[in-house]
Amino acid sequence: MKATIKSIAERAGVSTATVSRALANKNSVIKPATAKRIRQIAQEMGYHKNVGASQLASNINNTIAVIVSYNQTNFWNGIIKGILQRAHQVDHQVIIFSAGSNDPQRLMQIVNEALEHQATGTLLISGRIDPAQVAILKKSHVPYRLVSIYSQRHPEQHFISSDNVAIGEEATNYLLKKGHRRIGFVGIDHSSTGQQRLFGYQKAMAAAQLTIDPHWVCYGDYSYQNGQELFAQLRGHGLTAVVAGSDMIACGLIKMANQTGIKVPDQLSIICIDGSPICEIANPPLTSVTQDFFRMGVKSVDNLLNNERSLFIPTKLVERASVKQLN
Amino acid sequence: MKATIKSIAERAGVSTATVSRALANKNSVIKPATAKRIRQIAQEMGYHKNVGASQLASNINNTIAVIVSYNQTNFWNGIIKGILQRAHQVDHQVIIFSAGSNDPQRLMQIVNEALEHQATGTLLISGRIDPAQVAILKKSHVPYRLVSIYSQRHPEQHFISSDNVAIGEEATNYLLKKGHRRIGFVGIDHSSTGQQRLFGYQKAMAAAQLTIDPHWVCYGDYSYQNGQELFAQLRGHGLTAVVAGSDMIACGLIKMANQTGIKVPDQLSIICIDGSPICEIANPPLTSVTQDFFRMGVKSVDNLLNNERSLFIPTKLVERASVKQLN
DNA sequence: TTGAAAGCGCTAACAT
DNA sequence: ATGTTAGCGCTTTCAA
Repeated sequence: MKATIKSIAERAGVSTATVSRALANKNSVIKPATAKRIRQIAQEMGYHKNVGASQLASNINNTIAVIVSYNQTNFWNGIIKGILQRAHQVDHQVIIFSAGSNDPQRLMQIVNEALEHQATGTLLISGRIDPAQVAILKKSHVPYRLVSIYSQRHPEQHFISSDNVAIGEEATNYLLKKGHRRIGFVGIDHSSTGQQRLFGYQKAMAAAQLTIDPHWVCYGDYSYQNGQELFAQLRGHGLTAVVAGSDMIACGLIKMANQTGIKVPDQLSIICIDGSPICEIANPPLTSVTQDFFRMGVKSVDNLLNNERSLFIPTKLVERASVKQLN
Repeated sequence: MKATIKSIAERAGVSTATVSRALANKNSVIKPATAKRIRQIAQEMGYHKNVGASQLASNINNTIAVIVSYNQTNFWNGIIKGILQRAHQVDHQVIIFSAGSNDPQRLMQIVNEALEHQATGTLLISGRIDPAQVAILKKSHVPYRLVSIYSQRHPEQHFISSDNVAIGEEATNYLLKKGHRRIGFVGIDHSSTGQQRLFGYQKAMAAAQLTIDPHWVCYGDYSYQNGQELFAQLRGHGLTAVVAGSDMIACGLIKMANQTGIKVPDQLSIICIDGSPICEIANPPLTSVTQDFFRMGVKSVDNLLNNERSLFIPTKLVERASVKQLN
């Protein structure tokens, strides 16, 4: 038999109410001696509160549900760390639900599961926005935030995201400042995130009065494998530099460049978006426009619990040896 | 007001029992028409079952609690994927609790939180074994398994792990077969995992009748940063090859080797343990003794739910360009 | 095929 | 300082 408040009460010769009070540390009310005795017994019996029952009775819930829909990159890793830290600070629990793939049906199911746990609020971390899932969250009457997702096509008030237009722009401008003119943009996908980054690139190029050859833009899926494949498509267009849609894409490009005898950064400069520790390991190390994922996690929690307004997390540029100064 | 079974019942003009049956898809009992109507209403009202209440009433729980205590490496990523897949197959939910650091106190708290959710069983994924946490799990009367942890010093019946002795042995033997004699062992820590790997190395060396110079073994913490630091300690001992305790350690070594003008694998061959996709990206790509983490995840679920006995997951060797054939 | 009612483990008035 | 009691949302007998 699993230990319950009732079994403890019997053993201790008190009422369940007293046990409840003792275990909730309501020290102002209860006699220290009994409280101690009861806690001792609970300990011995291997008791663990049934949160379900507890919530049911008190209508209080300090849990935040986090839903992760992950794909090739691990960007959410830093976000989770930020969430955990802040949640802990404000005395909330975190339950993570992981969808493990991009199957929309499965994700939908996970969203439902998360909602069933009656959390105070829900954070959805994903690469792409899915209106159907958002609709469910909206309907649930539970506060929620979309983390790392922002779309102009599906305007959504409740997001904490990086400004992907600014990211694309910043990366491109960095290369422009280094004197590059023929700049490619490689490996983004067709999601809102990808499109916004692309738009930033276009914006920066336009501002520099440069025309973009359609061949300079290659779509992909942010993965390492894909980076290798895309390398071939870049050749023969006279590019001196590229913005890689992710660190993994950049690693794929570097690998093929090494293999083909093309020197990075001398013959081809690379800057990447979403720089993780991998940028440091790459050879040469990758310059990147990085998002402060930890801060994004922290802010997500604040935002959710205090019902603050949506915001963009600023990005930061980390310079490493992968870009060459021209002229 | 959040939608409940009661509010739905009122709207539908039926009893709560009927609603419960309709939403539980007890189609054998209920009239299809009413069932459909009720589900429709629930949908409209944005209803989500309260799992807490549901479990309380039915005493049925299909949830597996997974506790992740992570540090430098991301080895648990593959494990989680395996767990998710299998759990889904056998119709169980997964809740992930993440401890985010190695703070034992915090981890203890997380273990308790997980237990409070009254899951069918608990999986603890960690790098090092902590007897206190295990004691809590033991006492909880809830089935549990230690994933990726096995210790001879703290013998524990309920584990699913790689055989770390075999891993160290296999890595070392590979280098021996390639003709190396002066082989280092770098970057493992003092946990049971590290010690077992070290023991495997010693075993293989002894079997080859080779004496190990104490300088050949360098302790560390599996991290990239640490790999860089340890490189200096390896120099001047005439090593032709090393076993790196993790992929991150190996990357750190390679980085410093590149920087120092030492050629890998010609002047120093490297094989690493725990090979992740990073091995592929490294330059040169890393040969590794890899654990099948996905399978470990799958097996953990089976093991837990069917109360099977503990087991070691076999390892596999992935050959890449980082080891040179000598003689 | 549906409803009435009891009860899961816990908390929070209210009473003592 | 402690006990009594009602009830949270749901499932499940038992009865109709």
